[in-house]
Amino acid sequence: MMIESEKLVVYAPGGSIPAGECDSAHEHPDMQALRQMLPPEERLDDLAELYKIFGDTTRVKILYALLEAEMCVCDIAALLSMTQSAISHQLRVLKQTKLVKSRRSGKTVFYSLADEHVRTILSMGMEHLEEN
Amino acid sequence: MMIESEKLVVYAPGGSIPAGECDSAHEHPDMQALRQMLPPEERLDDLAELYKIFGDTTRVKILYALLEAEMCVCDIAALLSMTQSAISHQLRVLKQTKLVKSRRSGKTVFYSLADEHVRTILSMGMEHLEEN
DNA sequence: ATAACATATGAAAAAGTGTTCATATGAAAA
DNA sequence: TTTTCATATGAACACTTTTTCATATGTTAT
Repeated sequence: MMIESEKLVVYAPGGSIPAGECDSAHEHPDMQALRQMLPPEERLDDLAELYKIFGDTTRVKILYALLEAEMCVCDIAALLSMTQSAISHQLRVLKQTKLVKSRRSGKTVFYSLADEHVRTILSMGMEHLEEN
Repeated sequence: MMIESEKLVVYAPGGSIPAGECDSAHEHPDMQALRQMLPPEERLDDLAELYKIFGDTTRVKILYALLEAEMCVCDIAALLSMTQSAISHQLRVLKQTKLVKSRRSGKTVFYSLADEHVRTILSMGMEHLEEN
């Protein structure tokens, strides 16, 4: 039976992270090294948040429409056969995440893509789909 | 007052789509043309589904780990300090969507990226974050 | 001012997603 | 064969997200 002291591991000075591999017999990657190669957790969270925005049909449709032309809210709603309110809510999300921008002209508000990066990201995804 | 017949529109043969723009006074994009430029709805749904997969912290972390090395389930669980079950569930999602593949060696199952496309998609996202 | 209209927004309903827990499966070792 | 271990999976629960509905805001025309 294993005694308690055998479980102890001397950590790096400053108090660091346990090796954290499972105790299976096979070869494990160097966990310590691996942890250092990974981007910081917060960065990965941000990345997931970004993709989450693209991960909704309504938003993807809006973005694709805006690839072609600047449009007002009611035109987008008509195009997608959805309510003005639903579209407006999603446009707010897209604006908050800096994927679209808006300009007001009288009563109407026109939306357009904030930058060309959106096009690239959408294309990447489409390419992946086509190669499958 | 507008009479009923004025509302009628002659649609293309086969029964097609209403112009569907809002009745605001400003210029509208050519809705008919726009609809034809957009990818079919099903394709956009698939695209959103793909991004949805990347839109979760756990899955993004798993993918980033697998960029560096093939790993077994328990190592990933240890690396992310999550339960084996949670990781296994997510690996199933990633496998179903063809983003990772697995090979069995005795009791352990090793997971790795299905193709290099994953790397590209993740990089695109990261680039966008950095430029903001 | 008041009416008309495009858009925005809060709250609740409706739908969907991720983790946990308990347990099943599959493979090797005893 | 029985035990042990790594992984998989179904169901329940907690948590998010999206849409709807009612209504507010902001702008123009009357």
